[in-house]
This record gives sequence, C-alpha cells and structure tokens, in this order.
Amino acid sequence: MTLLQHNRPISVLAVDDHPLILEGIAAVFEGMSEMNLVGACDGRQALALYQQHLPDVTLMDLQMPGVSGLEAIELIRQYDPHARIVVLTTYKGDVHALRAIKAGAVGYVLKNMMRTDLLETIRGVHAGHRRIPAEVAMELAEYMSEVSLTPRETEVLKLAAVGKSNKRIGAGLDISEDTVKVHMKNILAKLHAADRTHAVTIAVRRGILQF
Amino acid sequence: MTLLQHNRPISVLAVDDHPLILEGIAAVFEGMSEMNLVGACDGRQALALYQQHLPDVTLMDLQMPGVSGLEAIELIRQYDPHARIVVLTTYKGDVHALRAIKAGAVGYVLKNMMRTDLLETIRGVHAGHRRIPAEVAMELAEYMSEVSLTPRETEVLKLAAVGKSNKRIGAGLDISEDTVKVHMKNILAKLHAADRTHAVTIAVRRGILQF
DNA sequence: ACGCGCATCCCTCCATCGGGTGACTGCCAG
DNA sequence: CTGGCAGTCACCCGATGGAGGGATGCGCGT
Repeated sequence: MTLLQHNRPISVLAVDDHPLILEGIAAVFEGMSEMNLVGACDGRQALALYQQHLPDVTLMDLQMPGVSGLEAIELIRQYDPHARIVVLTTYKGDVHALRAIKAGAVGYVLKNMMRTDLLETIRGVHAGHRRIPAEVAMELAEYMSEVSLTPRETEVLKLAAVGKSNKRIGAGLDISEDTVKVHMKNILAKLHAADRTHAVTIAVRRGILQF
Repeated sequence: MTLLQHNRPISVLAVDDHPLILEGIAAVFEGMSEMNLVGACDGRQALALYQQHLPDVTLMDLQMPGVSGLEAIELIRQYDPHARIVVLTTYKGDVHALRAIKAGAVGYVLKNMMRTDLLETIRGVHAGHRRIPAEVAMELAEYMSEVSLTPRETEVLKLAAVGKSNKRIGAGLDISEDTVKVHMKNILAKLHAADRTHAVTIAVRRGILQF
C-alpha cells in the first residue's frame, strides 16, 4: 500500500467549522505534491463531502456546533468502515477523546502541535498505523477506567446539578425520594465523590454532564 | 488617519498558541498590500514582540496556556495605552470576553467568522472604532449584570465544589464553620442558587470557577 | 465622623442529606 | 434457569445544610 503514496498524493478532507483553521490547514498543504486537500467543510457537510471525494485521510475537529465531530465520525465510519479519521482538537484533556477513539478515529492531533506533527500523523495513518500521542494516550488511560453512570443516575445527577432536592428530583422523575437517595448513593460511590456537589463537578469535568 | 492606510500597510501582530491558526491568519494576509503580518507568537512572547514591532493592530487569542490572553492584553495596554487589540476567540459565550473588553480590547472576532469579517474588523479598529459583533455584545450585556463574588466567597465556593463540608471549609480557610455558613448564604443569594450544588454549576457556567 | 462593604463569630431550628440494611420487580446473558 | 444488574421502595439515624436572628471589627471613601 505504501507504493500508492508515490503514485498519487494522499487525498485529505478537512472538517472544521472555523474558516481560519481551514485556511491554516490549506496553507500547510499548499505546494505539497505528497498530499492534497480535496475538501474542507463543517460538520453538516462532512459525510456528503466524504462520499463525494472518498479521501484517504479525514481531519476532524471535535468541537463543532450542530453536528458534533463525534457524530460525523460515526456517520462516516458507518458509511465506510475503513475510513481513516484523524481527530484534530484543541485540548488534550478533551472529554470526547475516548469516545472519538471508540468511534473509530485512528489518529489524534492537538492544534498546538507543529505542522510537521500533522503531516507525520497523516502519513502514519495513511500507512495503516494508529497515531495517538503519548500525552493523549495517558489522558485516555485515565478515562478508560471511566465509570459510566446508568441513564437513570445521569438524570438524577442532572437535576441535582440545578439545585433540586432529592424530593423534587423524585417528583420530577416520578419516583419516590427514597429511590432517588439510592441512586445518589450509587453516584457518589461510582465517582468517589464526597457529596452531591463534588459529584457534579466531577461529572462536568468528565463530560458526563454538559454544563 | 485613513490617508495613512494608503501610505503604508496596517501592521498586524498575531498572538495564538496554535500554529495552525497562525498559519491560517498568515494565509489570509498573504499577497495583501493593505495589511501585513509583522509577527506571530504565543502568549509568553506577546509583549516582547509588541515592543519590538509596535503593530497597528494586535490579534489576541484568549484561550492560551501559561500566560493567558487576558494577562497579555493587560501587559500590552500597560506598556502602550493606545494599543489596538482585537480579541480572537472560539466561543461567543466566552466568559473572559467581558474582562477582555474591560482590559482594553477594542475588537472582537469569533474564529468561526469569515476572513472578510476579520479584515473588516482590523480596518475598523485601525480607524479608531470599536468593533464588537452584535451577538457578542448581547452576550456581554448578560454578563454586565454579573454579580461578582468576594475573594473569600470564591474561596469558599471553590472548596465546596470539591466536596468539602462547611466544617472542613472552615478548617481549610482557618475560620469558623459559622462564618463559612454566612459566606455560603451570601453566595446562594448572589447567584440565585437553590443550594451549594446549584451554586457551583452556576459559577462554572459563568467562569467564576474554572473547572 | 459617618456609612458601607467585607469578614468574622455566635445562636436556634428544621429540612435535608448520606450511610446502612433489606427486599421486590423485570430483564438479559450465560 | 439462575445469576447479575438496573430500578424501585421502605425504614432508621446521625451529620450536615440552609434560613432566621443579632453582633463585632476593620478599612475605605466621602
């Protein structure tokens, strides 16, 4: 497969809702014969452009309004299970990183990395490798042990976050206060939280609750 | 003053810790005679490059590790009260937006805006105007009525956020539990929160607490 | 000198919270 | 079909939280 690299350039699709970032990416590829940018768009048009161009590698921002990068990744991988997708995000501690990897992303580039890192990752991913930076991998490892709350527990915590008492949470979910207390106890245990307030901050930090 | 624009290009300094964004900005200015980019760097070198180039307009990202964009703005305005600084940020709901304006920023550009918006803002700011997009101005208006917590209240809430009880907060701050309760009561009143948990979510949303 | 905001401390009172324990249902996988 | 898990409900109890009330001192600006 590496032979192909010499025959035709690696085609790249960039998905980001920031025109400035797209300009930057385009600038990186400018004048390169090894790769070329076949398209650039935001999340909504990601799948359509993928189907149209069938790029070798797709660069995908995670933080986008409307269709999230996560959804876009899932849609593309659903359409083409062999799609090579590289996540392009701002923060290494991105709470969606793990989900992106699970969704099928095979590369991960931080926006504060150099252009050479970007190019190197694209080459590696195109050659069939996974390219996850060590610092990101370590972040991921922490979240791998991520205890997931049950749907019910998430609902309870969501209401607790906006100041509802156990009684009012019960009223809101149409269950008894006692049941709410059970859920809350389990939440505290799972998150290793001292109290409901702590649980909310932990959940926000982990992306369980979107504030 | 508009005559100057024809005599020499508007000099622009770009400050952002993302090389990709800097590439994008550079790409926007490429081949333009009206303006030219005199420098690009991250937050730490912002002041030094400002002093070196004395640009007409400075583009400043707010979200940066180490020296924040906010600090950089303050440092530059301290050095040169007439500095024309345009904030360049990702989210219109940026909690630091108000502080940036207060710190002396005279323009505000969202990264999801088009290059023409960026250029237009630079022209406007250079001509001596303030350029704050309507949608941002409206966001700002909401935060204008921002109730600010006292330093002590912030400390109390910060400890409450990580699950400390009033008693332990008192121990941590070396004050009595009763005093903590008074602070907490004032916090709840100021934020219109139902309880401490709600107060924390509100504070996080407003950027009072950085999660 | 006065007011005012901030911070400190003290008291009472009651609702709420969180831990412990136990038990019943429904469902799905082994 | 038997276990495990999610969800439900119940009761007890000690600790905590939040709403009142009132009080002192300190600094700061007018």
